[in-house]
Order: sequence, then structure tokens, then C-alpha cells
Amino acid sequence: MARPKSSALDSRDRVFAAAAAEFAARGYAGANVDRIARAARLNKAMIYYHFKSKAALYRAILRDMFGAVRARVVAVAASDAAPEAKVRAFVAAIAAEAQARPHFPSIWLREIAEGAEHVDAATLGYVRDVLAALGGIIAEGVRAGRFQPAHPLLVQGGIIALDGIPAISPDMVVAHIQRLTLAQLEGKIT
Amino acid sequence: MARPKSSALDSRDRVFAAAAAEFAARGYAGANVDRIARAARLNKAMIYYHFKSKAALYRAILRDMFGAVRARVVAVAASDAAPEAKVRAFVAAIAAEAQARPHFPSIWLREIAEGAEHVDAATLGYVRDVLAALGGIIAEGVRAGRFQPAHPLLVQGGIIALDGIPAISPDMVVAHIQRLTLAQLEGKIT
DNA sequence: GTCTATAAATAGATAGAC
DNA sequence: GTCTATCTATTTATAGAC
Repeated sequence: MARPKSSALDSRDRVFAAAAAEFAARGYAGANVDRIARAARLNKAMIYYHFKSKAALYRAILRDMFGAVRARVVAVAASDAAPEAKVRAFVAAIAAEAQARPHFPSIWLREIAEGAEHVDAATLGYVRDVLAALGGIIAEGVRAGRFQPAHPLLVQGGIIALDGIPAISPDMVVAHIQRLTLAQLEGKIT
Repeated sequence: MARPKSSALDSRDRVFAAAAAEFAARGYAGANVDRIARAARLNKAMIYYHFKSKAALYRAILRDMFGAVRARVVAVAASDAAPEAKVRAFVAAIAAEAQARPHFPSIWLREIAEGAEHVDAATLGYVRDVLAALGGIIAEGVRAGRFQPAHPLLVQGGIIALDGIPAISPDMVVAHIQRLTLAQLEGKIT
């Protein structure tokens, strides 16, 4: 929760960043608290000073990530752009978040594989909001007679997957998904 | 390696199946050898009787899975069907494998997230063969003037992602990906 | 081939000084 | 706020009997 900006901000943020990298690279179970501490140029005890446990630290990171995505995506859905533009903006919003927080895609993939085992109620709410935002955009397009009805999870599938693939420029991926998604919604795919 | 069918086949196979489930559900680091043993109705020592280590067991499972996918997919690429049919068959082959080995998609997702850290040389070869098979199909379609050139990884992205999503029937997912992939290759997506 | 211990190592968490 | 030292639990792996 939005903690007050005390003087401890520095070390807490270092823990946060180092932990995100460690969890992304090795998963929750594979992550090592000692290694996080070293990467944050601190020692283990400091982690437990800032966070109750390894699990609590992980949950805080999940909340932060999905909260940020939710904020971007809800703003997109609430704008008064045309449905097509909103779809593009939706994809771009997630891509932008993935670039701002490079460890996001990896952690996301893992949570999918794990059945969202570590996701707490707050984070779950954020995820629902993201899907609801996409569902709203689709519904809008359908009402306007420009989209085919589609399941948000299917539409979003491509986004989830392609975010994680290295060695292909982010711009290419974004453009690719935007085209694919739109073509699908506009019924160009028979 | 293709071990001879000795009398130990039963317990070894139980370990194999139980381990696949455990690794899929919890990832390599999260998997617990004791739990695998219990699920296989054996005890821990038996696992180390059949496999050198937890890591070796995991690698054996990866080899088995990707080897099976490779076999199916290479057969598809080598057939004399039309490129369109091959693309459909390629998607269907992966989907069939995912159904035959329900733990495959989950493990696949995790390995992507982990940068294929646990993948040994043999498995890596299988993966390359899979991508090469798809690349060959695409090239064939391009030569015939029916496909746009496309990067195999981008084309395959959707397949990787959607395999893992629950609560949507496998048939729907397969049909969806087939249409999406073909539309893309045929240049219907502007 | 299968089991019961048990050794050995790893890693999460805390006490307490500064 | 930050550290060192340590406790404790978990878990991989092995020894050795049957």
C-alpha cells in the first residue's frame, strides 16, 4: 500500500527492483532471498525489515505490476477514441508497461503456468479490471457494428505470449499484435 | 535414452508421470522430490534409483516432450499436403501433443520464462527442428505465391500462449489459432 | 527393486549489536 | 536503518538392510 515517502525509500526500492529481477528470472520458488539481498547491495535482514516474508515481497511486486497495467488500460477504455484506436492503444499500453518493467512478462507467464497461486485479492481485482476493460472495448465495437463478438481471453492470448519473446524488436511485436487483433475483431479472418 | 523395456518399466514410468505433473504445477525449483515419490506410490530412494538427480529427471521429461512434438511436426512438414493444410496440421499437431501430455504447455511456458535454463543439447535440437519445420512450411507457401514471408517465432507465438489457457475448449483454441495463423500468412491482415 | 533411516546442504527467518 | 551471526526447517541425496 502507498507507503509514505520516508527516508527508507532508497533501500526498499532497491529490494523491490532486485526482487522483481530475481523472481522473473527464477520464479517464486527458485528465487533466493540472499541473492536478492546481494543484488540490492544489502543483506538479508534488511529484506525482512521492509517486508514480512518472501511471499509478502512477491505479492507486493505482483500488486505493483498489475496495478500499473490496470491503470493504463482502464484509462484507454475510458477514453472517447474509436474502438479500433482503443484496441491498438490497449495493446500498446500493455507493451509499454512491459518495457517500463522488463520483468513483468516473465512473471506474468509464470503466474499463468502456476494458476495464479501467489496472486492476492487486490491483484486479482486488477486482473479482472484489465479483462473487463478489454471486454468493454469489444462490446463497444460490436454495438457500433464494427467488431465481431469475441472472448477477451482469446483476444488477449497473443499479447500474453508475444511479450516474452526476445530477439524481436518490441515495435515489431506490437504492430504485429495490433494487426492480428484488429483483423480478428473486424471479421477479416474467415 | 530409449532404455530397453525391462521389468522396471512400471515404477520408472510412474515416477516419470508423477514428476511431469509436479514440475508442471510448481516449476523446477518448486517441485519436491518427496511429493513426486508419494504421487508415484513409491519413496524417494526409488527416484534416485531410476534417475541420477532431480535435474536429470527434469531434463529427461523435457527431452521426452519436445522429442514427441518434434516427431509429429517434422512428419507434417515432410508430407506432401498443400501449405495451407500443413499450417493447420502443424497447429493441430502441437495441440494434439498438448492433449496427450497435459503437462506440456505449462512446462513449456515456464521454460520460456526461464530462458530455457534447464534445456539440454538434445532438447535444444528438437526445438530447433520444430522451428525449422515451421520455417520450411512458410517458405514453401511463399514460393508458391500463397503466403507472405513471416518470422516463425512470431507465427508460433499464438500457439505457445493459447495452449495454456483453461476454461476454453481445446477445439475452440485450435480453430482460432489456425484461422489467425493462416490469415496472417495469406496476407489477409493489413 | 524397494524400503527405512540419515547425512548434508540449502535457504527462510530472527536475535541482537551498532 | 543496517549489519553479523545464528537458528530452524526443508529438502536433495545417499547408505545400507531386505
